[in-house]
Amino acid sequence: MTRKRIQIKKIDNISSRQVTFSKRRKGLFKKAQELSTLCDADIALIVFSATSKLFEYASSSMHQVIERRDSHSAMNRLDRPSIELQIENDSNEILRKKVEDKNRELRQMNGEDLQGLTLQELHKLEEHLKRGLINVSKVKDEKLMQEISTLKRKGVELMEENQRLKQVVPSLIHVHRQSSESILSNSSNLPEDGGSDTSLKLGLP
Amino acid sequence: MTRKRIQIKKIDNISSRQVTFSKRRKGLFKKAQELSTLCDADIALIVFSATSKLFEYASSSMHQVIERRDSHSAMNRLDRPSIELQIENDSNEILRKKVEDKNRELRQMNGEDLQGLTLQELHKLEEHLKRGLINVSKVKDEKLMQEISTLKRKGVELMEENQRLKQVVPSLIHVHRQSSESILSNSSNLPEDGGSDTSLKLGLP
DNA sequence: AACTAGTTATAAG
DNA sequence: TGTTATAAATAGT
Repeated sequence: MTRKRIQIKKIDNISSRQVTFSKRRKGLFKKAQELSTLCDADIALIVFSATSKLFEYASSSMHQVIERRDSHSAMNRLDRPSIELQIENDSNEILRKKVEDKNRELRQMNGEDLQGLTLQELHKLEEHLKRGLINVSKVKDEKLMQEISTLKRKGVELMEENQRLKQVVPSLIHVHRQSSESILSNSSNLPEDGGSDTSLKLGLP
Repeated sequence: MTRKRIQIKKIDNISSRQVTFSKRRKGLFKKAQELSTLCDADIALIVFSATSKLFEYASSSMHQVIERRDSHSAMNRLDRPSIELQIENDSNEILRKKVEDKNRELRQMNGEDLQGLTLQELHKLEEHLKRGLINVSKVKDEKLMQEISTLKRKGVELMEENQRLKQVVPSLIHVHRQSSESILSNSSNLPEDGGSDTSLKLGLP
């Protein structure tokens, strides 16, 4: 679109593809927001880069637009279901409502969609989240400690194996010295290690 | 953007708003598809006109992009509600499974049923709960403060009314003293109060 | 990241 | 809807 007209096909050069992605993405989001403002449109825009990074814009809320789209396309499907299917649909209806209820519950646990709740309900929700958080943290910490033990144990095992290998290798070097002197040089592969005090250091003490 | 620069604010004139909507929508969709092609991006664009007409574009499939976004947004591994998809998938079987999934998610947010999760998943869940808790606490506190203000205001109003009544009552007592002396005894219902310094005391200042 | 030449989008009619 | 003068986005540097 400048200096030269370009073909609309995948840009081969990776770095210029990234530059173009940045520039055009910015332009696209700007245009989306302008359209929304100028024409009172409700817009959602989701962009994943080739590297799977997510960028998104929604004039109201992403959730709302997607829901609205869902119900919109749901409308178009309401062409005369046969009576037999009606029954199945009804039960679908109930299930769908169930799913929707649970989604609402999940959103509320996420701190969204809280306007309708009373003070008491909010308090209960808060307590509920605290309990959940405590429980999850507990299990996570247990798992973390377990993981650390496992890693330490593996570390020890590896070190022991190292020791054994170090005892074996010198004789191999001796055997092969004439034919392949450089392959197993002590300085590159086997640092001098007294083997006494090395221990695996991990993130948590 | 031509003939004259325009302000980005809602266009008042309905018909020119419609014209602009058509043109810019077309432009927006073109840009979206170009970005997708040039940079190998995965894009979904949903537009509702002010008149609730739906326009949409997806480089792959709408379903796929939305799902991908859902799983991308931290921890919300399970679908944001998608009524349309539920209809697409249709069978009760799938809906039932969805309900079961969401139940599991709710249980996990409650700190139950965590054995199957990896350390990383536990960590994400923990962060998710923290965010939710913070959000909920914030909304609850706002509501709490609002409630307190309301109560304080009402308290003041009641006290003012009290003052007014106290001024009126003595004369009534005088009028009725002969017939019903005990009903309005000052000691039981109207403590001697200079009316100067009483104020409603509440938990928070 | 900033610039600029030349392209594209679009406001007004 | 189609046209056109101008604003805005952008490819290449």
